[in-house]
Amino acid sequence: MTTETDLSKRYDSSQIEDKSYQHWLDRNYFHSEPNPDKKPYVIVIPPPNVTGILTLGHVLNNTMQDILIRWRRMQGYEACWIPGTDHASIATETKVVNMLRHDGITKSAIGREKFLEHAFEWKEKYGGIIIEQLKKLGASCDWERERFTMDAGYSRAVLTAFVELYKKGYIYRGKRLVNWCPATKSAISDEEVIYQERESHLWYIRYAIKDSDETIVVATTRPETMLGDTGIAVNPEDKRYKHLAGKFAVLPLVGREIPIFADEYVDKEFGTGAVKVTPAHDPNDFAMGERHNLEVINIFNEDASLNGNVPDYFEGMDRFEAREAVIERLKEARLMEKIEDHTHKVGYSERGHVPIEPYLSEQWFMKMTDLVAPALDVVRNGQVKFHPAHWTKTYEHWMTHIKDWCISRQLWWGHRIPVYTCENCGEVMVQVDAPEKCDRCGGNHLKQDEDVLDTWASSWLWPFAVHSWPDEGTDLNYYYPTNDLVTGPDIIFFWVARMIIAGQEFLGEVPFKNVYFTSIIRDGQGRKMSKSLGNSPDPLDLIAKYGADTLRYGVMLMAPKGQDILFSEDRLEVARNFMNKVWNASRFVLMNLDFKLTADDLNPEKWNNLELADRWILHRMNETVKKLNDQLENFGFNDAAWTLWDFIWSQFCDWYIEIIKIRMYDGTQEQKHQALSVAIYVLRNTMKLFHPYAPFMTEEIWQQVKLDDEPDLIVADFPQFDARFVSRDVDKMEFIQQVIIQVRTIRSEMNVPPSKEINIIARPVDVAQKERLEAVGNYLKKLARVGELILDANATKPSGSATAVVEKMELFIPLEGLIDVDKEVERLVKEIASKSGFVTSLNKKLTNENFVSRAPAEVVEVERQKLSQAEEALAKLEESLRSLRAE
RNA sequence: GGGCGCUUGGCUCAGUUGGUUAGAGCGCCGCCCUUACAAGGCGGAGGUCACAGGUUCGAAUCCCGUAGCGCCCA
Repeated sequence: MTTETDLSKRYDSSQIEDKSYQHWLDRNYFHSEPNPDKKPYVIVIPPPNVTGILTLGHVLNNTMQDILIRWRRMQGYEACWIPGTDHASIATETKVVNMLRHDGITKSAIGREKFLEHAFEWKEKYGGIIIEQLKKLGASCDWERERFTMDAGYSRAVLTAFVELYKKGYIYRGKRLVNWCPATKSAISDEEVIYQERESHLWYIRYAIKDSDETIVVATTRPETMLGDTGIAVNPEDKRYKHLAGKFAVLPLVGREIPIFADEYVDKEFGTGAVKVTPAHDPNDFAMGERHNLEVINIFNEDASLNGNVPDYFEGMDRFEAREAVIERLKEARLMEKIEDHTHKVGYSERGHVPIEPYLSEQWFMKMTDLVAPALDVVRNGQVKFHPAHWTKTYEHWMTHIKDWCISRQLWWGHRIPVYTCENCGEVMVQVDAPEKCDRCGGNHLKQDEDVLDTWASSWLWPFAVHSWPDEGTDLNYYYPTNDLVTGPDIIFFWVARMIIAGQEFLGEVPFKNVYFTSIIRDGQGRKMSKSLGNSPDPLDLIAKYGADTLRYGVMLMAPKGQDILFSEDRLEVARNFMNKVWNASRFVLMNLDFKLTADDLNPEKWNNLELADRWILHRMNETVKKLNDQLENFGFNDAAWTLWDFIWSQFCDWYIEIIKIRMYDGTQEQKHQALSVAIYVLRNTMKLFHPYAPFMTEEIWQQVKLDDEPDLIVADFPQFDARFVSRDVDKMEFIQQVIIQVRTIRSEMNVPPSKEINIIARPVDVAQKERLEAVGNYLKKLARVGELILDANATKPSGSATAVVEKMELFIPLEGLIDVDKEVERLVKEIASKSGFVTSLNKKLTNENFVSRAPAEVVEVERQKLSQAEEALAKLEESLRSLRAE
């Protein structure tokens, strides 16, 4: 008899998800408070840009974090996942500038304060959409702890860090060549430069030598910068040019006399072996300029148009326009020797999307060499572990080649640098709160530095600035250091390394113990996802179509460790099918549940009617519990996803549920009750195990299988390995499974229709085997559609039978009239061929003196057993074949 | 130029410290609408583990080299 259930035939996520999420919120399950009786488990979210919207990358990353946090929460930790957003200076400022442009407003027209008003207004209105989207995904963040990197408290932490480092002498101001983004008119850090291969040219330009008829040809990828040349360099070993060192060349189009000198840096093989030197616009040239005291002539304005330091003709031109003009003029003057095709890497501004310009300007820098040392140690000695571990090398390489960090940005949206200069006496004051008057002269004309800090100079404090730091506090003490960080390897330098540095510097403690680096998510053909390709599906559409659980589990199924993920909707359907399978398995159990579940039903101590399949499934479940916990400990999200798949689908559904149908339909009330108790027990644990991956569906099912006084699944106990369930009977179950599979194979290959029952004659080799099969003969009957099962050690093979051998036991399937003898012969021949191949390989091994004497005894013994069994099976199959041919 | 990673059936990937005539999912072929699920069930075919050496009783697994692909840094 089936009973009423609330479960529909197909799993429909739309009915469930928002309801469950709201329920969890209402019960405040996501919120954490320091609890001295519990161990904290803490994750800080990599704060997405406040301007951002959810991408599949976020889905990947945040699903992993949610899996960890839900798993640990169920394990009894005081789990706290701290969410928030990042103000993202350049990205946000660009958006706001564009928005204002639509209204005909420019930054400069309204000034700093007004602009910031607009920016905050924009942030309040549109910022943080991604936070709402994360809720759709099921993220169980502690939303009460949501932080924004420009919150008052957070800002205070950022400025405090600046002041501390300044006072220790780590921060200085300097006029240096920086990576300049002409689009945003700001400096950017080395890490924000993206190198891209471009097909361009190598231009060969002829320069005259002063007081001589000789000329020298230089090769360059940037002809327009010749207007700022202040020297020509050759390699000291280069015989072609040795005599020219010390002479002067005359700069074409400009007329400036510039020295020719020798420097090791020059590559004799590249171009002509002579290079033009433009110290103001190339880092290598800048270095050479310092070595040889060259003049530094900046020829660009902030927007990379040409300034007054070039001949009038070029002034005001854009740099690309200037390139064409310079080439044109050089050609006219017959000084363009030749033009070759040349492919090279060009640095682009990550945000401005234009080629960066090495540009001389006054900026704030952070000295890194000393700060890095402790941060390098903690990774080397394992206080911070990277997963996969190979990222450690990338980290070490960067940390040991680190350069000073340019932390100032010529922007308004961000943390304004807390440096104040007295306009009377020039005194410089660096402090968190704006000084009212000059410390030295008492004057009140103070001017704050115009620049803001690089965004990463705020987010590097994230793991502790989300709390009260720099003040002490219960939260800070309890929740710091965090446990695990899940992030992309693309920000290992930007963020991960710097957080470790900051943790060491400001708290003397690591910010997290483990860092799991996710993979890059690509489309089904392995292409990077991009807006222009249109190959990046909107996760919210996917959630609407498949449900958040499917998306979460699907992405985990396709996320191999350390390799790129190829995402496609086809592959999501695989997960969707699995969800449906789980749903229907639960439905089956619930449909048959015709009694009110009690605690006794779920108490293994009270079970006294277990049969083989029950012991087997409990054993398998127990193994799964152990395996899954181990895999999650090691960040094996993909492995664990497949572990769940294998247990639920291949063990529980394919075997256990099929077997208990015997008791459901033909058993006594007591047998049925027992089978259902075990089934529910396993189902309940399965829901627990699967909950971190598929929180919504599992909670929904849980509500129907939990006892009245039990908590919701999200806070239920996560299963642990239970020694009571270890069973030595597992091999007995495997034996019957083998028999069933053999019979099914024969049925299928002999074209016996699934509806037709067949009879089986088995010849057990001993009493134990006979009893084993006898005990579960009904499994065979049910799962292989067997009518009569005859167990007789002395049975003879009826004519017209198909044969199989399982663990030396012969099985005869009389198919008189049905059997196609030729087909069975063919089948046996194939079976014999493969079996004898196996025997041969085992023989080869065991007749090898070296193997027998050198391999461990137990390995040899296992091989011997395999051989004896295989040989016997082979003999029986051969005998069958002979008799079949004789018929 | 330096560093890191990858190469296993048509496709996407597993394969822990070397010990199975190499596993999974998708796809493919055959049979089946069997009262949880056709988004399903049962069965099957399909791989000399990129190539060439070496270590070993034994290599997809360890070492050296080659080729191809990808990423990062200069």
